[in-house]
Amino acid sequence: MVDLSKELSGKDVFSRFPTEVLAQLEDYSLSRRLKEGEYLCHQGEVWPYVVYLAEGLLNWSMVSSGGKEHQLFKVKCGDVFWAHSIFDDQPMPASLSADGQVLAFVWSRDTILPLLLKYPRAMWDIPKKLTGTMRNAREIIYGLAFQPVASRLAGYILDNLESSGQDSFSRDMTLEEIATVLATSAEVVCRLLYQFQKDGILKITRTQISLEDQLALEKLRTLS
Amino acid sequence: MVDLSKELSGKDVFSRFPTEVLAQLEDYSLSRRLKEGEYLCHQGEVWPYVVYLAEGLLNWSMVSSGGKEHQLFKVKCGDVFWAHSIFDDQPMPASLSADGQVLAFVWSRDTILPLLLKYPRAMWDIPKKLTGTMRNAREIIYGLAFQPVASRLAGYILDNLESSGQDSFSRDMTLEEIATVLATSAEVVCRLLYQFQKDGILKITRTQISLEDQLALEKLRTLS
DNA sequence: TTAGTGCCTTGACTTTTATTAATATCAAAA
DNA sequence: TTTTGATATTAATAAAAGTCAAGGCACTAA
Repeated sequence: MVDLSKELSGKDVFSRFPTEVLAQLEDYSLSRRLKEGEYLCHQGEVWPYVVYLAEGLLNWSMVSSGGKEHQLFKVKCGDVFWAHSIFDDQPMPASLSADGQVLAFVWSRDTILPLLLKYPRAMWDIPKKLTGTMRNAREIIYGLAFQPVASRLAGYILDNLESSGQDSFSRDMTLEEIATVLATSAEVVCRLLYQFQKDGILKITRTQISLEDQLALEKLRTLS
Repeated sequence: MVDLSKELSGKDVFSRFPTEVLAQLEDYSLSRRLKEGEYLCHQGEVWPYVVYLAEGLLNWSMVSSGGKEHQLFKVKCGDVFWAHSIFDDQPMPASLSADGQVLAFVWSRDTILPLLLKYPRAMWDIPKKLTGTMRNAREIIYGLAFQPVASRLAGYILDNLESSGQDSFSRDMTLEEIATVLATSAEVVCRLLYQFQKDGILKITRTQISLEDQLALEKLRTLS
């Protein structure tokens, strides 16, 4: 079982609450289990909750006006997510859906707001967290706007290699999914991967990617 | 002279402070006068302040890694701006510079934080405001990433016509500046303007733009 | 008036990316 | 083993936008 109050005690905002409040929050939490592809909240819905993700991953993805889906980032295991609606009662700009098996704990605004008002030091952590989110989002979306696809792909590969800790990793996403993250098409991703191979940067098979020339890849990420 | 505390009493966050606190804030404010092009803060600098803009406009613009400048939005007269650094002590992601004559009042975190801790209801407005900013920024940057230049230009023209309240407006920005906002080049802006004229959507001269077919322009803004 | 200086305009060309379509490969189910 | 469905690969083509370069226009200052 998850020791919720202990895990929360290490997170922004929650770490400012005294132990008894954390215990109380544990009692008031709603737990949600989701299967692959199920939604925690939908774009367009007013959804005033905070989430603590205890197991699995959540995809934060939006459907653009043109009807294409784009995944902006993933909420990782152990992350706290403050849904936009909790602050301004407006519709969510994107959806949260399960990537694999998910266990999430959520609290409504009615539960958390009185506590925040009582412990302003905790509340002060929220803008800090939001600012961090803004910085990340800006970085990501600016990348989409101003970096060529090749650079974005380079960044994506480097991030994956880093988190796998190895020189190679086996793709767990389809080209289509990668294309969704990079905001391009599967064909383009495919072409670029083989281009990278031709340039001696990577070795690829249908499902594996292994690094040959990290420096070149890092240059690609930033350059232009 | 500006009646600062009265103006503040109508703004998010500040409206939650009692009158005597607003008076106190007026006393503690630092006023800055800027001339065209002068900077209030620079990208990369840690700048933990809140700004109230009493006169003029501020450009929020950033220099990308490729060295190009891009203006994301303008802080308008009467707006309150919470600089990122005030929350997380990290460097500012963009610069604020004066567009025309500017009078701004600023408060440091040391001044404002104790008051926010004392009045948590005021503090609770901050995430709300930040969320609004995130929503706007997302909208703008997503536009850059996913809408063709023609759509962005259509939106830009419509916004300008709206705020001028007329069917035509005289450009006060050079093509180069418009290009900076739309993240493209002056040549492309020029070509598109004449394209719009050819399609019967606008009539243009060297410095004037007047609307001929609003519906078509609005269709262009959203379509694709 | 004349030269000078910023814009603005236009054409030619290149690069990047999207799109379409056809084919190949793999893995699981029958 | 064969079939089937999903995914990957490749090529050809088209569209969008960027870049470069040359010249034009309007205003200012001598």
